[in-house]
Amino acid sequence: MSILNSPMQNHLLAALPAAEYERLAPHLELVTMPLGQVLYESGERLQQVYFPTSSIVSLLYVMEDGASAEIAVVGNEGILGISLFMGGNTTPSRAVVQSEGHGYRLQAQLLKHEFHRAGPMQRLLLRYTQALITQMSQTAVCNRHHSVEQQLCRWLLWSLDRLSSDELIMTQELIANMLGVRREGVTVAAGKLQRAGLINYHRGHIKVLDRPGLETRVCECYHVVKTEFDRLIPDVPQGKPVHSLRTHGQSDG
Amino acid sequence: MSILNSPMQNHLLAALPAAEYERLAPHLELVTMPLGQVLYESGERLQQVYFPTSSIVSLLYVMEDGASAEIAVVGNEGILGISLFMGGNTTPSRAVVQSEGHGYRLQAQLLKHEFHRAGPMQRLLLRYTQALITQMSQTAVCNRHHSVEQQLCRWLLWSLDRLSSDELIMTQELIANMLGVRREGVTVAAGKLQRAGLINYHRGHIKVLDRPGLETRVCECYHVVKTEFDRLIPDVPQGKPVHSLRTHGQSDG
DNA sequence: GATCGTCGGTACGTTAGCGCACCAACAGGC
DNA sequence: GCCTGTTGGTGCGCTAACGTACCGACGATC
Repeated sequence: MSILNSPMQNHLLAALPAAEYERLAPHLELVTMPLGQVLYESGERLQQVYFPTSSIVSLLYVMEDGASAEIAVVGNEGILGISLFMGGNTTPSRAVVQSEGHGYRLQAQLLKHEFHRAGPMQRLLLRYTQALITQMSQTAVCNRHHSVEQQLCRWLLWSLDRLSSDELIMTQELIANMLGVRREGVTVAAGKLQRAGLINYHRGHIKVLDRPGLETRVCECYHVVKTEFDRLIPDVPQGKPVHSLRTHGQSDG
Repeated sequence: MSILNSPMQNHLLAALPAAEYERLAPHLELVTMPLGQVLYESGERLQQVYFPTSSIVSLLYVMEDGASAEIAVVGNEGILGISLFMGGNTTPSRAVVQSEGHGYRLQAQLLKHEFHRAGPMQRLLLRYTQALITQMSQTAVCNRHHSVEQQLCRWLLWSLDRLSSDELIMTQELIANMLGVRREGVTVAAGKLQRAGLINYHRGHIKVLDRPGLETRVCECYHVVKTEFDRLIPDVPQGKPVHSLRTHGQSDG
């Protein structure tokens, strides 16, 4: 499934019109992103941006006492390094590879330049950023009001949506770090889901057996964010010489 | 204190170069914003944007069961309606006036047009949006890890930073809605602060007696966000011919 | 096969916050 | 004055999640 790598596996890149895509393509560098890799550290000035294809990256805030909390998740639907074009150049959060895979790297200056052409790429990046904002907001809401079990469901579904497989490679310890809860809390919640036949957990391998079942247990936060991503990010190329996909169209103002 | 109203009391407008400011000024409409007013509803397409001057507005998410949680706060440092230039036109959150006062309203089309000139206004709005993102992220972190008392301190300080007074008009019930906790929880936390001599609470009037004291009790979340706002948003006009308002400061921070 | 480190499961006391109920203090209107 | 609605203070039982501790199961390695 990842034998054939292409920048088009990233939805943002895939959504670019041909002219923009051709301009960037020569500069996109395929990189492998191993589990745990820190793409950038809190406060660090960005040199590159990343377009994940088969990997998933978490944005984490790490507190003074070492505790952490996930702020957002970025996979093949998005880009890492929005502070570059937003103008701040750094953020107080850390980006860590949560599910290993591949992605494409682009030099910061090139992205900035493309952004300032104020064309389709700018429009796309801003819409993506708005979707990301919704994800962050909803994370705040979920952290306030929902149980660990519901949050685990949400987290599993968000991850699943960004993978082509139904299996996650992820220890409970790591999930606990992402959610900002105890490892034991994850064990208990995952145990419930397992006994309910929704997932199968075994030493760092989670296999999702019943996705609809997860969706009935998850809180509204998952759906709110998913709906907003679907609304804001086109999942069909915007008129590029279509490879094999369906119709195109799908633009909006 | 609000006898003399001027768009310059809003930091974003104040930071605009003269040319941009002059272009917008004729279209800025002074409005009073009473407590509880809903500037826009979840999913509603925006017709105007607002630049608060003496008012404070909360972005809230309201859940299906009616419970709510504050996502971010916007005062004289910012603007309401970022989804307009981000491209989504709507958001899943609601904007409610949390502290009554004034602000300036601008027709959506005019802001959009100014944004697409890709000049100083665009740069300013994007930087502000990044600051807002930090606020949302940190809200998520705070909701996860910190006690009601710490969150109350953060909330008081965030509000205080956006007012020129040391007194807030705000019932415990409303604060509870913002923080997404029980009213009694706020009562207990506020009671502690009051017994410690930091604030004085009386039927919807909170007077802050010892701001430094609050700052020692607040969690790091407050400081992270404040630092990021200070970094990203200029609080000094960028070389505009200063009008006539007293000193051109008045804006305070 | 024995060893060791990683990963996950379980138990137990503690605590923060919830839901509920109730009441006191106060403000405003009559 | 009196009544009524609003606001804030308190108590109590309950639950979710925490911190801590411990242990078993598995995988890799020697």
